[in-house]
Amino acid sequence: MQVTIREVAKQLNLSITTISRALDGYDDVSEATRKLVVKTAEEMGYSPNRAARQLRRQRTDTIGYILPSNKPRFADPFFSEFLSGLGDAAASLNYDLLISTAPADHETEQKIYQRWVHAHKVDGFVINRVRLYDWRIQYLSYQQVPLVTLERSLDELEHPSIEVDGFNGFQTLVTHLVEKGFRRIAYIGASQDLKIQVNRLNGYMTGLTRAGIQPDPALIEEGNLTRQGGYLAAKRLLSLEKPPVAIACVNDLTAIGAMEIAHERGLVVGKDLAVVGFDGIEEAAHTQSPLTTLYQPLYEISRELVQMLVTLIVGDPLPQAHIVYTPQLVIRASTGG
Amino acid sequence: MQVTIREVAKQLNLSITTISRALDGYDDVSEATRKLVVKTAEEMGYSPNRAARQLRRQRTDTIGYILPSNKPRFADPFFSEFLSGLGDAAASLNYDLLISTAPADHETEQKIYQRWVHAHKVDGFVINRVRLYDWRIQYLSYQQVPLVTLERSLDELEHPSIEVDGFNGFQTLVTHLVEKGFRRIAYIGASQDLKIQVNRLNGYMTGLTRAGIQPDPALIEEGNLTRQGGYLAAKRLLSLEKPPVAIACVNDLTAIGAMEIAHERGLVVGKDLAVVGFDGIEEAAHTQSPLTTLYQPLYEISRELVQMLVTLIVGDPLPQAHIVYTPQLVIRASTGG
DNA sequence: TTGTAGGCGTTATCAA
DNA sequence: TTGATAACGCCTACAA
Repeated sequence: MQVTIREVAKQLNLSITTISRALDGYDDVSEATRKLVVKTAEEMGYSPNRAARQLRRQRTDTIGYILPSNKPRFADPFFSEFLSGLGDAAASLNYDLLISTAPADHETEQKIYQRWVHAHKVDGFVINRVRLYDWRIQYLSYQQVPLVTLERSLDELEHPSIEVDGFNGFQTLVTHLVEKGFRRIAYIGASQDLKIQVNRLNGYMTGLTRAGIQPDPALIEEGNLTRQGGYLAAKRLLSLEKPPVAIACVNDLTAIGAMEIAHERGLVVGKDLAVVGFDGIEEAAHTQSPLTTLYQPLYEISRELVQMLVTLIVGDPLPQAHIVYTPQLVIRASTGG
Repeated sequence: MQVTIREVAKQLNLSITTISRALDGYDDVSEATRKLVVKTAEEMGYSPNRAARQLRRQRTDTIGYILPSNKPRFADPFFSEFLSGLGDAAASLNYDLLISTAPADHETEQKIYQRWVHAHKVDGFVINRVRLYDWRIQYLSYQQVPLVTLERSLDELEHPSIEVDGFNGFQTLVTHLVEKGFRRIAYIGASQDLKIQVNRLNGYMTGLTRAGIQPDPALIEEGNLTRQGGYLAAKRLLSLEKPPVAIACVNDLTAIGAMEIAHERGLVVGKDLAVVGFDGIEEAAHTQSPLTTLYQPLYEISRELVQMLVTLIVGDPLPQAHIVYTPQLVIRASTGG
């Protein structure tokens, strides 16, 4: 069994109160005893029992993240990297990271959030893939549970967040394509209720308009952020009477799927058809035609989200509650180099 | 604040004991009160406080998994899928999944295991990427902490496990390559202390021998299970005076890296150079030359590991403590179809 | 069949 | 500066 505070107290002939306060660095403990206590506790291998502490403090030192998993065989590098950042940051702040998976915007998802909130399983949540109007944000705000998000919903509820500027990003992408001589540019997006979709689509439209190109609704397709979705949407686009010469994709995975069908059709990506993505996942650098994309430092972003969340939880002031990143254009062969 | 057992008791004018026992389904509660209690508890939205329960029961209803993360930008589909299975299975058994990341076989990793064991943070561990002699297994066994593993170490310590037969798998791969007419077959493996490496290398050697081919030490390279590692190792192989005509890779990511350099060199994969992998990650079906590989149902495997672990934790008998899967050969263009 | 009461290991209040 | 002591919410001997 674990060493308890009582045993440390007995060892030193002090009260458990003193031990507790000494270890928590209160200033009403004499320096001498404090040092002694810290040393002895260390030697005895004492560390406070988590459950007891939680029960008493009504805090769990745990943050929660619920992974959207629409299909069993999901394997999205975006989430690997995101998770990795969450895990590392949490660990370094001595927090635990509690994970569950649930289909996005599904009853199951709701149940888990409610269960975790209700049972006080976590002190706060990290949320991404934000919807335009997002019940998770509404619910947690209403329940007064700390949360941070990647992207902001339109709910106008106050919470710390990080945004990656997809609107300007997509303008940049479109501008780049136009400069490379591609003008009939299609767009493959995601579900309409996703914040990133709206931002990026708007950026695409604005980019076109600013280049003097009339957006063509026939060139706007919906995918589902997966390779497969990109493949199918691109297939539809390429079967049009007047197919596009370039496709801007809401994320890299979609773009990779689009390039796949292009290759199948014998098109030379970067010449016959330009393709661009968004994310900057590692894989994008290694596709048959390396992918031009907008890079966002996801690992750093996810670490920063945790940092913000923990700051919020412990009640410290947040120097900057809203951070906006500008994604970086990485030009590769898929747009002709 | 959460509804407590006391409030439910007050509501019904019963003692908390009765509530507790009724909800836990003890048989010394009258059917009538039991039903009433269950109903009222439900209505009031009562669910037992986790910390209190843990403190009392000395259990956490949480299982732990520590993700090997050697580089910050790790994004390995193998782990996405593995994690996804762990998360789903844990959730469906009403367990939590606690995640941390640490570089494999590093001091940090040791610290986390020790901390979690010491502080009773989890009831048990899931371990994969097992080493030949694995201190994690030794340590947890010694500490009497429940664990399950994917692959078994040579430590001869008793614990439930699942194995995927890499030895026979690699024989199958080599046989397939030989049948396709490739005889000068190289191997790119992983760190020598990994169990999968030893199994798969042995399978490769045996496969060659059985085909009457003398293994050539010059054709055996070491990667690191990543695309990059595969790329570099394959580059060395292709620069040999007598380069191989086929490369068997310890996993798909390595194989994808190997194909990359092959393409760069202008080799037609499947004809000039055959490449095979192991894992069956989704990406492998979509590479420039789709990859022949050994498929293992990782999602199911990870779910099953959780199932076994929980059974072990609660002390129920395990019908089958050691399961061996045979990976399935999936033939694609990278070996000539 | 139901209720009383003690204790799991902490932290926090109050008194010494 | 230190120490007794009462919670935190739950489970479970034991008593009724």
